[in-house]
Amino acid sequence: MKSKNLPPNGAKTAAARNYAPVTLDMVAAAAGVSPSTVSRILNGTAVVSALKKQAVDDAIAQLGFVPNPMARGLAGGRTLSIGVVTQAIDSPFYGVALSGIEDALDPAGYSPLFVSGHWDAVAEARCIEVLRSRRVDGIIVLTGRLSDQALKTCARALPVVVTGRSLKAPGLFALNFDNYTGGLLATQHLIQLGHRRIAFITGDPAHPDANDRLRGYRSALEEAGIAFEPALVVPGQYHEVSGLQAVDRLLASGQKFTAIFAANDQMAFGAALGLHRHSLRVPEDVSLVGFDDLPTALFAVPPLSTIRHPAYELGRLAATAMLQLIAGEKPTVTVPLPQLIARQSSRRLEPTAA
Amino acid sequence: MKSKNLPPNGAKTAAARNYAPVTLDMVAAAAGVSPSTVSRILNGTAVVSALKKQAVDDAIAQLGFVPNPMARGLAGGRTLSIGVVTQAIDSPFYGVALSGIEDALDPAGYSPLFVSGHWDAVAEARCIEVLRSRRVDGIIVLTGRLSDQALKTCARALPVVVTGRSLKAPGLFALNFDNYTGGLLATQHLIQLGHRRIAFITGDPAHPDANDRLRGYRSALEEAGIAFEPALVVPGQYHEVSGLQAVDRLLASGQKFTAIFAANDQMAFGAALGLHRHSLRVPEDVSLVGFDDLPTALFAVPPLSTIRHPAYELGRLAATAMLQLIAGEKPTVTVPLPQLIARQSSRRLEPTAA
DNA sequence: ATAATTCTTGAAAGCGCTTTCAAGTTGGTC
DNA sequence: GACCAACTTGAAAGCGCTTTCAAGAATTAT
Repeated sequence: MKSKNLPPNGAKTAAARNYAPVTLDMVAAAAGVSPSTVSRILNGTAVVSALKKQAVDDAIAQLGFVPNPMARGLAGGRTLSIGVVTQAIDSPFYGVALSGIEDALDPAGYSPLFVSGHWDAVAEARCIEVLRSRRVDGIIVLTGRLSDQALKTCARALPVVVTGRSLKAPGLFALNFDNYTGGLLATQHLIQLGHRRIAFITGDPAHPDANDRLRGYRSALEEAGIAFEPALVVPGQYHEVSGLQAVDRLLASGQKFTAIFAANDQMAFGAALGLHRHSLRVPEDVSLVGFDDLPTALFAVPPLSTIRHPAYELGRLAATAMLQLIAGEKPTVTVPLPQLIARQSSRRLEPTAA
Repeated sequence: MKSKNLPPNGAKTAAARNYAPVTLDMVAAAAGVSPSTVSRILNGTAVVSALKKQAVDDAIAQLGFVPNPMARGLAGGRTLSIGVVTQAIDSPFYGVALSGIEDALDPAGYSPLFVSGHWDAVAEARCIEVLRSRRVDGIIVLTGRLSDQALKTCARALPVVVTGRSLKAPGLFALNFDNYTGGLLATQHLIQLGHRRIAFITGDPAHPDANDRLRGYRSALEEAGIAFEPALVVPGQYHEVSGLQAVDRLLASGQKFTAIFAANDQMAFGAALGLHRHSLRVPEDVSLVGFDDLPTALFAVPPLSTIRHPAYELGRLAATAMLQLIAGEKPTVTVPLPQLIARQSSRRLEPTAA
């Protein structure tokens, strides 16, 4: 697949549009040139005299011609659509990423085709099959449960961009966020505020990022000379209910803690509710830190301290990398670093409250 | 467009798949029949002897043949894809609806093509143009700002399903939720709890549903013999910040109120934060009711009382209606009724607190 | 048994575009 | 002024599938 100029799809006139019948051949006839010439102008695949180009452009504008992507796909092998495997299109985190993908793809004339894998490797494989059967020009996989091997195999057939992993393979570009540092920052933040007994609600252990965040948590403790206490680590699955349950479990265990770090915001919200139910106030009784900085974190009561995980930006970058891959270039994008966003859900530990 | 059996896309074997080269012609050759026959079996467009059908099915399974949708679209005019105009793919409300659409379309072999209009009529028109240029078989418009006229015009060319409006036109099906009753229920709920001074944060007045909710609010007041107080109605735009600002404005105005009804959950969340900032507790000082029942309403602190607006279901229904429209049938779906979900953000007014 | 119907099936013509191939131009060079 | 290189352009062959058309096979009627 070689790099080509994209068709000048951006230029749209307000001319009365009548999609049904106007074809490239009609444009050719109207402009007094051959269909080949029109195609060449459309795709920029060859030099055409300025005179004819003008005539064709005029004809296109006048007839309101819009190339048929089907025919294009059939003939040229390109579909100008990119498959995006997400886990749940309605996920607060991934939804934002999809938005970034859409925005980055649009100006290039590409359209995303979203499919949901529902956190299921089998479903994901099926998604990829669907996308390939639709002949997408490339596939972006947002995290997901698919094996690295499956992705590499897929990448042999068409460009693949994957987030949330670090792997290298031909035709494959991985975009990994530094979850370890994120976990580290969140925990350091709490430690700096004087907390020593910091509970951690893990993410779904099936996700590598969940484990990285846990590692960050442990490193921060170690760094500060605080002994790691396994009883303060409770399992979660990245959704609200599990955060709620984690708090119940934590409280039931009788372990003392003055702060909770949840491996994502959704669980932090659940945890906040759990604490509320037990009449524990955030941050007066317990400080709470999440991870992701969902749009809603800002409007939680109280606003949630969290680690900024720029989903929108990640989506944009993934799409940009895909475009570069398709163009035959080596992706040059770099992932933004995690960043602590301190809001009101965390605060300095009162000496008395210990 | 006549009704046809859909191809048996659901049946997928685990045979090693190699998309690139296997075509219908190869299947025909392998089965010892003509391409026409294979096509007929694929589409169920004609009776074929059981013997040949068997041979073809076997060949398909063995070769792992997947029809090329491009070629299909080109030749047959159908693309098996449905355009969906949403406002923001990352919206907490519409995201869920998209999920419903996806789930309803999938078993029928159709794929959704999502585009975001960003609450802008011009952008929406552009979206529709993009979708039509991609030759989708139908368009689902989730609310949106497009004029009814534009939709009707569009419906002349291909099936259209639109939510959040009531209009009738050939090839057009509208799916409207009863926002009026929703507003009524929410307000009645607060009145039943003893509240008399109930503030209302409106939605974006550009949306008909926002006005319907307001009408419901007014009706409930009237019904209860409570005078409508314009000063208690503050404008919002359906997003969190506007809810927050509305509370600020309300408080600044010096108006007394014991409850707030926000025209959607997102503004209710913003309002909750606003109240919190002013050290007003929900529900002890102010009762709060939202609208939509977003997934996160359940995990707000405190969990938000709201009106259930079944977005997922609406998405499913819209997609189902579209499928029926495409099949040439008259859509039979009916929209679920609004329902009050009382949680902890609203409570009986203490006589003393008045 | 033959004629009249009804079915099943294959050949072939596209759907609208891209792309190779070769012909026709233009310009430059010796 | 003849010859070759470099360009521009058009004709034509698909891409993989659907669908009409008509021929051949099977069935029924006479």
